[in-house]
Amino acid sequence: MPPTTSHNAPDSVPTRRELNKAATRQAITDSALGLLRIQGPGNFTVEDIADAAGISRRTFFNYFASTEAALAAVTFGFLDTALRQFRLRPAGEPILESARAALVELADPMTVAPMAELYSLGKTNPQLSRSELEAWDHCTEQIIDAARERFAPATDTGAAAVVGVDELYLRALAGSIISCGKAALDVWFARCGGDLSPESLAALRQLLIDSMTLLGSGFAGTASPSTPFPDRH
Amino acid sequence: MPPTTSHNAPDSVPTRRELNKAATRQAITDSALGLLRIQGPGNFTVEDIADAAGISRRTFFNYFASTEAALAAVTFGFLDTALRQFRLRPAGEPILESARAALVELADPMTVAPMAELYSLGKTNPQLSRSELEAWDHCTEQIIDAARERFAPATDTGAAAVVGVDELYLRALAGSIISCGKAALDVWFARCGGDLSPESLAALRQLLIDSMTLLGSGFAGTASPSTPFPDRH
DNA sequence: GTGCATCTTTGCACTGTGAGCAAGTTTCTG
DNA sequence: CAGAAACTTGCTCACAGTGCAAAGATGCAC
Repeated sequence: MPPTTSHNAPDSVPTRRELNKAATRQAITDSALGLLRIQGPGNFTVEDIADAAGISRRTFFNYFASTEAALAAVTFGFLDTALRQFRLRPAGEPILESARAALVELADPMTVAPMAELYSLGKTNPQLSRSELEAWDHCTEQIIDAARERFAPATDTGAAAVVGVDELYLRALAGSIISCGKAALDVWFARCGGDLSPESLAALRQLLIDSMTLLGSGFAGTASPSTPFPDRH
Repeated sequence: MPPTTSHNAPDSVPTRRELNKAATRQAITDSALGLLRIQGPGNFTVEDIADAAGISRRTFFNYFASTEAALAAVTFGFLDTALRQFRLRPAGEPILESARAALVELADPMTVAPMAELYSLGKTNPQLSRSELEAWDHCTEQIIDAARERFAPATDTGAAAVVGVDELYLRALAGSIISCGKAALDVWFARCGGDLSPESLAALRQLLIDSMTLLGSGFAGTASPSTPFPDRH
């Protein structure tokens, strides 16, 4: 195998083909998002996207299986960023702490903006929501993998890794982390409606931290003991 | 409101029309599941289902929007059972305890069998998985509602209920509960492959309990401190 | 039971999706 | 430059999903 690549090589030799593909891919998602903005969800076809992106309908399907898949790529990007952050954390750190740190990193405008837009636009469209769910689920699986690697670091055989550490622990924890992250986003959207001002993002960050704290405390103390939610400003 | 009914009245006067509709609906899901068994996922069309159910293609779409939706009805039924159990729990009880109790109730053959079958058959098919995800998400929303009612019991205005108790707490908790339940199911399938024997179901019950315990403890103590998973002799 | 209102099924037509295939075009490699 | 490999595109086809209007079933009142 080529030395520098893990699964694709955008680093060392961004060959022409790869650049073209990346550009096309980008053009597609951009066009899709643009149409979503202008026409609203469900009011445009694959052909419209293809035209806007300057490619044929058939080529669109070489990249994505559906309009929703094209749009979900945005969410995937968002969650991949989160995962990258997570994997960067020191291995000794408690998982919840790593998750907290990774999530907080996300609350910056560049990362959150496309996600936020898609989220609010997709609120009304069931097709879109389904793709979003899929993206989150995919992310959960990857967190499970990442967490599993922490506990079974250098297992060459891989046999032990399959059910080595308590699989229930891994899956339950990873799922809960994602759920709490999603909960924080939901509440944020409900309160701030995708506003990207610094104060709003600070609120998001706080919500993410709070949700991880709740998880870490086992949801002790019933809801809203005294502070319904922290007063910001 | 009528005394015996919650949202539709199948109890008191099961009129002919309702019976017919219910029968048709059942025939559709049965046929769909049958075809899924025989032909495998993705290898049959809506027309096939309609033929098997003795109705027209058009009528199928009067009941379900897609093959997946018809199959997801099974999962919906499963999760509705869970929700019903949850709502039956005393209001004073801690939510996690209610969830644990409700989930354990599910681990009986009649309830779990169709779900288990669909789960294993759907493992390979992305379309199906998406519908399943949707069903779980729907269930999460309903748990949130149910939990919210507990904390804001007799609010006539309903205004406070919208963001009354800490919405983050509710959503994070409900999402985590569902995630943990799903994790338990995942592990169970991985270990027992949908086996419905009493021992297997006992294992499922234990996994559900364990996952709720993990959640309640805030996932304290890293994975598999000494007991990878409790030995059930 | 007759008649009427209402709900349900069905056939038909039409747009859009998604994939296979084979011929073109671009990029890579020696 | 020549051949291989990858990518694009147009064509075609089966199938999904929906609107519409006619036909059938059911419920209700008289």
